[in-house]
Amino acid sequence: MGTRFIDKLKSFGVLEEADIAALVSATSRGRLIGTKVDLIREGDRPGPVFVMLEGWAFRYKILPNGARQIMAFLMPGDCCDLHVGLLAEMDHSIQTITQAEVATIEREQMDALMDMHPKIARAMYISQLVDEGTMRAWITSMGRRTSIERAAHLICELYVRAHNIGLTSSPELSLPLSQLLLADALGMTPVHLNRVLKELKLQGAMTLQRGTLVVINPEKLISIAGFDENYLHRRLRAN
Amino acid sequence: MGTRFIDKLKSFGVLEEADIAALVSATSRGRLIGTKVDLIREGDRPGPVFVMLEGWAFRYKILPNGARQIMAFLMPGDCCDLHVGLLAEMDHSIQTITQAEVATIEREQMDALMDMHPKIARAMYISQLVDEGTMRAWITSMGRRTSIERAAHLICELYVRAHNIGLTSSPELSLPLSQLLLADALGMTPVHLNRVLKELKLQGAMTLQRGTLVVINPEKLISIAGFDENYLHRRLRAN
DNA sequence: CGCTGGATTGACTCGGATCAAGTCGAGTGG
DNA sequence: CCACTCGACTTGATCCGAGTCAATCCAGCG
Repeated sequence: MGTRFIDKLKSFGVLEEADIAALVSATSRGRLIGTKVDLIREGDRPGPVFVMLEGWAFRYKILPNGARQIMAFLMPGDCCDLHVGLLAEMDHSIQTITQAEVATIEREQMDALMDMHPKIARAMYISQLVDEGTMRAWITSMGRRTSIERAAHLICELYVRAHNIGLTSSPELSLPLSQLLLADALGMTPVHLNRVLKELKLQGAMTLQRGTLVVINPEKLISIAGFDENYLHRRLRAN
Repeated sequence: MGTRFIDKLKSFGVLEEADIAALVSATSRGRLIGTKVDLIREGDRPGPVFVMLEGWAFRYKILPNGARQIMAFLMPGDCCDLHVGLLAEMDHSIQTITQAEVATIEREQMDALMDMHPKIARAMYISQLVDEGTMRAWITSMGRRTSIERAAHLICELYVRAHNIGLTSSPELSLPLSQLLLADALGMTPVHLNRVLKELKLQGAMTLQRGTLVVINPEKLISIAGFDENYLHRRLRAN
């Protein structure tokens, strides 16, 4: 049952009974959505906030020449921009990767939730800051890392995020991402990504086969990537 | 006098007298800061929110290998993340490019401002959404545009943003960005950026010399870039 | 006047794209 | 149970965009 969103928020700050009850009631009824369906498309008028209860999705844009760039992966517990409802139109699209269960929270409901539950608001703001930090990390990767470093970095990120929400506690992780998706996220061709993955396996860092990732040598993977998880902001602020 | 921040917020929604008065008092005393000084560094504990009243700055990260990646340019009127104060440490640094005048708003003051002035809060949220959209556009550029397209796209963005805040109303714009800075923002080497700028001039799209940009043929520049300004969200939502 | 930091140019190299064949595995239907 | 198909993954050969290295060039300025 989709309690991942609440668990994630709890990891950003203590929530009271009442907060949790409010969250439960706001996210209890999730819609079931199929594979590869757009939750919302670039140009659409934004509606409610989406919360991924189960399943994976990604944010993307299509360029005039048809190329696709993925800007973020959403996993269970992730939610989309808090205040999108203020915008006249979406500047990107969001599509499911797997079957998914997604809750929607209307703007008024969201506002009420945050007004009446400052601890929820706080946790949501931190979550948003993490998403922003993640985008900055992606820009850095795309601009200044080689393809193998970039791939290793993304794998590190996905593994750590998945680990943080309890998707895995072993070196193994079920990653429902095709090489095409990964390539479109990393700004390279599927052909080249394939070779990069081969190289990562050859170096004994990790393997990715038929949807399951195995981190064989974490230190190696981290050092190839130059990965520093500071941008995921797990350390909490004291005051 | 630094009214650019307020002007920018006004462009995101009507503000009342009282809102404006509150903003004026919050941002009236700006500190003067020299060239190339870090406002805050990666790893620092975040303090108040920075508001650029005058001058330019940029967000950046330094990789283990010493490479620098710039993730955003801040121009007059821009402000840094609303809720950074919630984080334990910064995941990137911010440095001035020119002499700058920057106001600082303490967290409590910020919270009070947003609580008591919903219209300010709303405008700030939209502003934040624009910043996020901009990061997504940068990721897209880095991943899927060639170097000349990417450079043209950045120039389009900077010109439009500057135009929006009234920094220029002619094809000319004073851009205090060295080729090194641009290269570090675009994820390429200064040498290659130089050649790209030469090519853009050759094609009659624009010139950039000694700190002044001249957009010679806007249509051409836009078409090279595949630029769509939707992500800057100037169209306001009706309700 | 000579220094200095950015900008410019040339020659060469190399990482990743492109193009073109395969191969593999999970269904599907005969 | 096996042939057929379809999508995803692999591999090889070749090409080109961008990086690297190394000289200048030039404007501003102490």
